[in-house]
Amino acid sequence: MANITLEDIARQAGVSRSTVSRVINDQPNVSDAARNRVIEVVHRTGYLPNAAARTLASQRSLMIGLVLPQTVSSFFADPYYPHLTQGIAQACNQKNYTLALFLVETKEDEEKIFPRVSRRGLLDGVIVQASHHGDPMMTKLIDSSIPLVFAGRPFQANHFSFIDIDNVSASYNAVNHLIRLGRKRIATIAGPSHSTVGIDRKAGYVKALKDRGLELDEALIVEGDFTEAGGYYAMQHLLFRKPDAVFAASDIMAYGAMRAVKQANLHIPQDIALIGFDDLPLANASQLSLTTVRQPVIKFGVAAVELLIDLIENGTEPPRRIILETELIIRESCGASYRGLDHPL
Amino acid sequence: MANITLEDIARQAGVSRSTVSRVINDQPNVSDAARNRVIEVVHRTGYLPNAAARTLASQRSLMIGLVLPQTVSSFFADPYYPHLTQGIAQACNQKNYTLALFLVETKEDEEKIFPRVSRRGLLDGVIVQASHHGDPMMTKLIDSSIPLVFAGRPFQANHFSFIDIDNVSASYNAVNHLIRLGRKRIATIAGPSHSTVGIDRKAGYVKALKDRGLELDEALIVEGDFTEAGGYYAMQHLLFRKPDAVFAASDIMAYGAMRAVKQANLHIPQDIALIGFDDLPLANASQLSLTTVRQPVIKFGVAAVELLIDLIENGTEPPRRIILETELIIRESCGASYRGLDHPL
DNA sequence: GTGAAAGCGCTAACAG
DNA sequence: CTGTTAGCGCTTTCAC
Repeated sequence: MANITLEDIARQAGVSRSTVSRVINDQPNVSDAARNRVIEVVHRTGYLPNAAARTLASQRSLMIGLVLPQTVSSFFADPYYPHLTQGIAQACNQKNYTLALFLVETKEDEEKIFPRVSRRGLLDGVIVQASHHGDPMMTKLIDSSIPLVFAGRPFQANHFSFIDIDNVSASYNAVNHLIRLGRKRIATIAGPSHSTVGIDRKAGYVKALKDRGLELDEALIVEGDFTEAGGYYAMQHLLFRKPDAVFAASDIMAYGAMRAVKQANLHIPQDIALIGFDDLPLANASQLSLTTVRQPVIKFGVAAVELLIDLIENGTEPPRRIILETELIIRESCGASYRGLDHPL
Repeated sequence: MANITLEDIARQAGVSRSTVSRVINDQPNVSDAARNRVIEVVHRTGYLPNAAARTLASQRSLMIGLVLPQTVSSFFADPYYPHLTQGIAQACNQKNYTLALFLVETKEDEEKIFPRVSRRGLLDGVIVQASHHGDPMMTKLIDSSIPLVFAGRPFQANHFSFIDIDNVSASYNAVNHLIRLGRKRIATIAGPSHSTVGIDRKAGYVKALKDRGLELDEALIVEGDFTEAGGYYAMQHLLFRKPDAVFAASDIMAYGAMRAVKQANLHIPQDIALIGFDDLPLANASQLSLTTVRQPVIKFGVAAVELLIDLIENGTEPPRRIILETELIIRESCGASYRGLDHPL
């Protein structure tokens, strides 16, 4: 069972290699008789084509890579990346692609990984998590001219294909919701300013305040790092500024903020309304249900794969982009009381 | 830069293909002069060997698969699998292997994945998360005779190589700790009884009670499913039995239990001592620090890869197994007061 | 509708 | 130390 080849199948079925090849690749121009004989032998022998030989001959590996750069690999505590990975893995299955996973944690990793992340490295294309500006991994990948899709808007987005959610308007809606609920001193725990997510979510916050005529107080903006602890410390700082609402750029940071608020003996949503971002199932369920922006992570992963396959099959020019919709999920932490299915406002 | 071949390098360096091959594979029997000339050309051209051709010629892909079967893919809410994956990815990098990730969620996935998870599928070996008895994916993999390492003891462990932690003695120690603290009615929220983890952790619990002469009350054993909600409901049931301590087979379930205890207006550890299992960083930090069994997940992943590579290089017979040590991490939830570095008992 | 033949780009004897 | 020679197992023209 180990080393049956096309040749063997051909001989047993009394046809040529070419015919067998046509059959296993579902190509036309094979008589039903021949096709059936081949299929029979294939089933009987349990024949599986050798992937390496196929790749070499066809110049297609049906394999794509997912690269999670340095800055994010530690984020495995955040449920975002596992979910993204799951969506991508799902889509790969469906499309009959194999997924190669690359977690870049150190510079040495980067060097070791790069040779394998290029067309010569057996991949037809790569999905890269957008990371900070000037990430050398990115630069190399871009230079390698392998079909590339960024997960999240990269810097210099013009030149590249990417998929993203509309972070600005998502944040805008969240903050706007707080404003409509009558909150006046709305703070934000932003994401890192070296990431486009951080920048965009903050931009939505700023825009909402401006549009609604609220003063923008820089002291109400604190940068977090997408960790629980980051959210906690950010909130501790914010407490001095007496905000009556907080928009956190991730649920994890929102939970950190919640902890700080409780510790200060204040109440959510009475004293401080809170909205997060992500709406991913957390392992550790919370006491208080969090109003948050739901982003479609799984769909995101699926779309990334589909976009990449499009680039692989139809060329990478012009760059394409896909923006997915988000949804504000209203629960308890924002203080919008609602009953049943009624929308609160 | 796209399609340089060995041939091109050879020509430019004025040597034969074989010599270039020797150089890029770090083999001996090349004069320094020739070697340097080749290296120079390789660098100048940015040449990278074609992986498919290499695989085909050498019958080694330097690629391994990680298969997470049906039963676990939904567990992505539990930090265990992401961490395991991270450990495995890390080790792959270090060993210059590429990691292919297969998440099996449906039966269709299974069928689509299998052809790619076999030697013919481009993999040198596979790490499979041990799942329930009779999982068809397992059976197929075993039959395919590809080098295989189980992550976690599989059923019928005799025939296979696997890596595991000593779940029985880990649980034994945890429960024993509760006994030494004077607890009398010690309950357990066990893992699923169709998994070896579930079975082993329960066995350790039972053994500790027996060894210490405590009565085994079946009513104090409730089966959970490794989710927070599962732990919560299990604890709700247990509360009727008035336990004074609970050993949960995972931290997530312990947190669920904690929620149920709080809701019943009881206190941890005063009314009920609690010990969990895993000690993985949770995204959502808890209020109360949890005494738990620390398992070395990253090391586990690394060891799995090393074991697999051993099987690939040296044959799979006889089956090998590696058992990793765990450590009881004493914090607040078990009620063992301790100061500084002193061990509480 | 089918087969022969020429690669895909590399490794690995083997001979020198 | 080096080059020549066969493949690895498949895809893909190109004739027939």
